[in-house]
Amino acid sequence: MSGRTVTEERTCTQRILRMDGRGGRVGATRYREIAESLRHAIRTGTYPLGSRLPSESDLSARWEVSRGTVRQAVALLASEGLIGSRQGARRVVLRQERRQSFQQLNSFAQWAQAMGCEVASRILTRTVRTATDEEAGRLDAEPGSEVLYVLRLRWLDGEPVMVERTVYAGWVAPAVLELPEDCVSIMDSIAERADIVAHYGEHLIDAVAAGSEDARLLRVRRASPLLRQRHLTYTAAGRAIEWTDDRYRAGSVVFNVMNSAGAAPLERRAGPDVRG
Amino acid sequence: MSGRTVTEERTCTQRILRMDGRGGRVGATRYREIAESLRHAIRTGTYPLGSRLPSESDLSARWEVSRGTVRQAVALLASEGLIGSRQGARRVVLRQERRQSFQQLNSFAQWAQAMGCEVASRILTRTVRTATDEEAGRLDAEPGSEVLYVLRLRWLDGEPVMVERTVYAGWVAPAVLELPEDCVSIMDSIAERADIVAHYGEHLIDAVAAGSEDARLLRVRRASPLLRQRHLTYTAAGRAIEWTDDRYRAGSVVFNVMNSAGAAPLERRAGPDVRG
DNA sequence: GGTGCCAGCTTGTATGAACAAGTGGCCCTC
DNA sequence: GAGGGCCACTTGTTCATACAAGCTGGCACC
Repeated sequence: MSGRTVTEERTCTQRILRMDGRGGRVGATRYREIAESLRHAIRTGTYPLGSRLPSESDLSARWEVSRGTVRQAVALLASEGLIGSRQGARRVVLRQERRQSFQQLNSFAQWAQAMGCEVASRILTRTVRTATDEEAGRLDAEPGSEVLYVLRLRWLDGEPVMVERTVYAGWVAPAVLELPEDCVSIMDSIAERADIVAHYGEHLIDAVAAGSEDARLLRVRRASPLLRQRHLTYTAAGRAIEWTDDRYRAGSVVFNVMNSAGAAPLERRAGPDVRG
Repeated sequence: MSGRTVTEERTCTQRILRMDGRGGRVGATRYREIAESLRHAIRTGTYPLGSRLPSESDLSARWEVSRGTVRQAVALLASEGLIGSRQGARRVVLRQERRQSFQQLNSFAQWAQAMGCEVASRILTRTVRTATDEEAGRLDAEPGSEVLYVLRLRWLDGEPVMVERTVYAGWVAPAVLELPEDCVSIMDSIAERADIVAHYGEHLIDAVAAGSEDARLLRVRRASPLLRQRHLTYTAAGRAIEWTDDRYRAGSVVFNVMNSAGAAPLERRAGPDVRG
């Protein structure tokens, strides 16, 4: 709750955004209401897997909205991978479960809590240093500018499952430095305290062999397989917040992507071993 | 071919559509044209990274289309992760490169060729057998029905980089069985010959240790890390085509996903070691 | 000179209309 | 009975309009 009048509206929006991450509702518009209702109907089996949704005209009559609004609602569900559509044929139910929100994907803690797991975190190292060239490039910062490096270990139900090595941009560092060592969700905390909210993310996923530090922390053998997720997080204005290297113990986490001929969010890239 | 004067202009648009359809590209509609033009402008630096796109009214004036059509175009770019948007502020360029198409993601061969790599494939095993319970579940088939199991090895620039174990649904098997051992792209071939076209996909990505067969084929040590991509492919009608387990040698391939608070296509799931 | 506020710009939501194009089932024919 | 053609239904594309909501920069006031 900021005291400044200017940013009051903004603060309000951010509050709603944060609520969304927690599992609450975002601003209720007509098409979102319809989407939520359809989501519920799909999840509870009113429209079973593989069945066909009512036509757009049916839905627009039932909800007393225009066809355009119905189309926005179903487009939302399609983007979530719940339904598929092709011209001429009624829409088909492809999945029943709702996909995780952006916030849940960006926040390990939120994801774990939503699953009902007991989650713990500990910051092992926290140092301010000059950025390497790669880090500066990723964070879109001046070469040689200062960044905050954080090494963190994460547990699920008492088991160490993930090592996190994050480089925070200089302008974020003060907010992160004042957090306690066992802070469960850094992203949540800096959103609340400093109004630094993640809005976009880019993820690079591959497999690596555990280094000696990884092995010691995760209690696995050296060179055993780890799933690596490097990600870059941006604010709504497109400013880079952090560049992270997360390594999961094999078997603990699976990433899931759904795509279609219409929308292909996943991309395969050549690694260092293959020259493009 | 309508003779009505009223619809003349629109008919013209549609004619363009059909011509482009024959040309190999998917339907060129007005909003797709605009999107492609913007994509090009972004890629070539007319709108540099971080810069702001012209407003919707600018674009609609420039292209002589309604604002709704412009919105469809920019929505397409946003879904590709190229641009971000927030209410009240102009759209921002987030990336310059174009994302791979769905076809390229589903077809290893298409992807490799687009990268300019020399790609080779060899089918090592091809057997018809009854589906396991898991396979039947994934393919949405009767338990105990027949499926086609294919083991394939893939090379990039002469190096073995991927082992592929695919289970094709019974109705697809005949089309796959008649293909040669060194067929480069099975999906392309069955699309052409039997009109079996992939339209949706679901991907599960994690890391595993190389088994002895994996190790022998990929020429790596046993238990060395591999990036595993399991995916399920569907037709436009939602019928399952195949269920695949691809294992890439570490370092050869990286998966990339971009998401935002608006669209979160990527999802993290608990693996077998964590109970949800 | 700095802070606060507002006006104008820009994106988001919603309506209603029209035509194009693909799907699927019915019916008729051979 | 099999095949083809026709037609009603459904989704895709496009237009024009209106108002709501959020952002930005400049102006006025202190």
